[in-house]
Amino acid sequence: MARRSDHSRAELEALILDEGHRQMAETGFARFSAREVAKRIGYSIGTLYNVFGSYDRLILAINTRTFQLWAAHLRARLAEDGEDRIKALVEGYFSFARGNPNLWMAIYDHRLPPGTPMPEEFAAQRAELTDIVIAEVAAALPADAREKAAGLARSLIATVHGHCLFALNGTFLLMGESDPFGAALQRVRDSMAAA
Amino acid sequence: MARRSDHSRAELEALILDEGHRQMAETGFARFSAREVAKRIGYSIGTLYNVFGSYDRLILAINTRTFQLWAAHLRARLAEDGEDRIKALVEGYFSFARGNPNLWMAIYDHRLPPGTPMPEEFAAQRAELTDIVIAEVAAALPADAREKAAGLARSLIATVHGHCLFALNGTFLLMGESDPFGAALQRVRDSMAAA
DNA sequence: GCTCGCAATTGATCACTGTTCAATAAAAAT
DNA sequence: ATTTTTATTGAACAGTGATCAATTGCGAGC
Repeated sequence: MARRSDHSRAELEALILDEGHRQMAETGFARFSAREVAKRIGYSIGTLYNVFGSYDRLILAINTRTFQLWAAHLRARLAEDGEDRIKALVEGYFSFARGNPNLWMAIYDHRLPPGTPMPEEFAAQRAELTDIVIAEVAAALPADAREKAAGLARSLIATVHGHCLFALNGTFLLMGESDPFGAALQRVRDSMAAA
Repeated sequence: MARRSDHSRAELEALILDEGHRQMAETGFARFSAREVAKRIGYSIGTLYNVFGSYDRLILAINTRTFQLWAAHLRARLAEDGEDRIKALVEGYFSFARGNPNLWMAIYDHRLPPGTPMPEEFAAQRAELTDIVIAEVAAALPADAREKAAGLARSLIATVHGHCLFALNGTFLLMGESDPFGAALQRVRDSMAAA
């Protein structure tokens, strides 16, 4: 199929990641197939396993890429709208998930085998996104409440996440909720005001 | 394997559901196997498909049972503690999920094929749980804010859900959050006070 | 009591999945 | 030109959900 010198190791890894990410975006986690990825880039399954070691590591790599795109999306939203930065964050959370539902859900659909710790690379990626929010929450809080920022930010992420998830998975539709974003933003405002 | 008269149709359905529910609790959605359920109750896969029609319908039936147990759990919590009913609700949400992580996550791990509407039976079950919360939120709100109860309740469910999910899937651990329940309850208090 | 028809039950079969690893092909080193 | 090292392969394995012709067993009618 593929010549040995067609791609270096790094190029091959990028090739698989590109196609895997594309396929995750198209089909979603439940229908994702490592075999199909291999087929589409013209390599065998064996090569894919040589490069990534296991299915879990491939998914982890794909989700890490999604996290990077998500963080960039949030930063772009923050940069383009200097006015209400908290609103920009909530809006960025929603718009990325809505624009990339399969990729976004794959982050939470995939779970490592029990006992397996999250590799450092991925953990760092998550921390980065959390830190963006912590910094903004701290800046928006009155000076005497700054020490609460980290804990509050984590809690607000969970709050927005719950709304975003219900918006994408159909729960809010079933409940008759028509403005998930508005509701999430209002909850965030409630708690920022209380702090 | 199994004699025809061993079980009536209704008994057989209950038998499959019992074993399926048990297995979902033990192994979780990702490792759940319809074949294994059939094997354990001494029937063939074919029979299981004759009774439930498809994998999706079996999972739906299992998840519906989980929803019933969950609603009962919430009602029990409300009944045993008359003091702070909102806290009892949040506590009931968390303790059911923590006590039955695989069953609880299966509700959200399973997604119907795109375009397939949720069968009425399951939709009604969800609505029941939502209605419990709406009633309690309405009762805890000042009389002049009652009309906001339904929308606020939906939003608070999403809020608590986000915290509960992050507690179970390890996100909060990664973030360094040690008291997800306390954080969820605080967010609910913030928004109840603001309403 | 026997037979026959109908409905419940079966499990081989299909097309797929992730995973492994001896065999092979190709490049590098000698 | 030959050997060594390395990348690549794909058949094989154990599993999955799904299907459906063939079988089995029950009960009604004779």
